[in-house]
Amino acid sequence: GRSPCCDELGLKKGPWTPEEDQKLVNYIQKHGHGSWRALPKLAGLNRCGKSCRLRWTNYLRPDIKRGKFTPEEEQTILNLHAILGNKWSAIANHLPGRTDNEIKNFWNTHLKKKLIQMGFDPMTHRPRTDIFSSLPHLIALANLKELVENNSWEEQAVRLQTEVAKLQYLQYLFQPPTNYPMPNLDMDTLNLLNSLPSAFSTKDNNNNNFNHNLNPVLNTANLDSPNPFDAIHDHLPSLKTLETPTNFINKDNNNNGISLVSNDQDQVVFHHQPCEFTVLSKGENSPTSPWLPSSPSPPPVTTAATSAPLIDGCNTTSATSFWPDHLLLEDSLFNDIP
DNA sequence: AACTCGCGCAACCGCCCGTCG
DNA sequence: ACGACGGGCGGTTGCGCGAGT
Repeated sequence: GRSPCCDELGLKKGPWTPEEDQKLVNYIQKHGHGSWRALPKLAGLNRCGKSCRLRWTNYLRPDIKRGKFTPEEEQTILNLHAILGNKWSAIANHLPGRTDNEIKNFWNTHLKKKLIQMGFDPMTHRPRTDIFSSLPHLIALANLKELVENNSWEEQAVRLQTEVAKLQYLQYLFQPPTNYPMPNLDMDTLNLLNSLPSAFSTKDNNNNNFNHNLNPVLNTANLDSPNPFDAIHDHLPSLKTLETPTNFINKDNNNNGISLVSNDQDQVVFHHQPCEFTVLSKGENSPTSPWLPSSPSPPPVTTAATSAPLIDGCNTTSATSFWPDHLLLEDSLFNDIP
């Protein structure tokens, strides 16, 4: 490869002095940066062009926002990272005043650790399989004596459910997306969603409404397929690409429900209120453009409330395979979680 | 007060890609 | 078609600082 430009003889490296900063700012304000390679000589700087460019774009640019990341910015980064991965410049496009370098540093020093501590794989944003897959086994070991004495597999199942719920609760604590526009649906999509037979249902808190924080989200009890997204697939041709289902669960903006965010190459579906979806599509002009709702806002979609098992289909052997897509939760599960 | 250690962040490194002659 | 160049990007480094001992 080409040798770095800063290896050229006599060019300064390392931290910038206030005097150098001033020279660079003065020059760019007067003349613009033009050719970065030519700039250092013209500005009277003993630096390579690349160093000047980085200093300007990451630090001296007047529109740079300084200070701590707000919770909203943090959430935006998390959600965009779930979709875009380490595309820092693409993520920075959605955070005015923040540089890709700053976001990258924030991710590496804060957010990545946060995810790891919560048991998530920072790259996939999914629970780490190494821990999660061993959970039933660990619980079984811990309770072996008791289980042998009481022959209580039901008890073990309940304990497992609680552990799963705790993990889900951690995920729930993991703050919601705030910068996505939602919800908007076209009537065709609505009609198709309405035609789904019991694919999505909920217990309601006040008999009629679907606005309880931790309502059950997906009820797969009446589905042949264990995967609710398969049901969508069958009934909603436009969402065929969602065979790889949910990779994220969030509270929604108003703490009204849980969002299932499904990642796809050109579509993202938010399932926030039960049976209420936002289908977001990439703009046609730019692969890094914001995700936009595909249509005007519809009335909310509701289905009849159903009661469901605490964790539908959960047992000690299938627990690892259905996380998190089929998880059903009841508030009572969280009563003893501090 | 002196020292160690860990963290955060600015800066650098090197690869990649588009453009141009 | 090809190579040099300029700029962009993601990954990594290392310095400075503050907390802890």
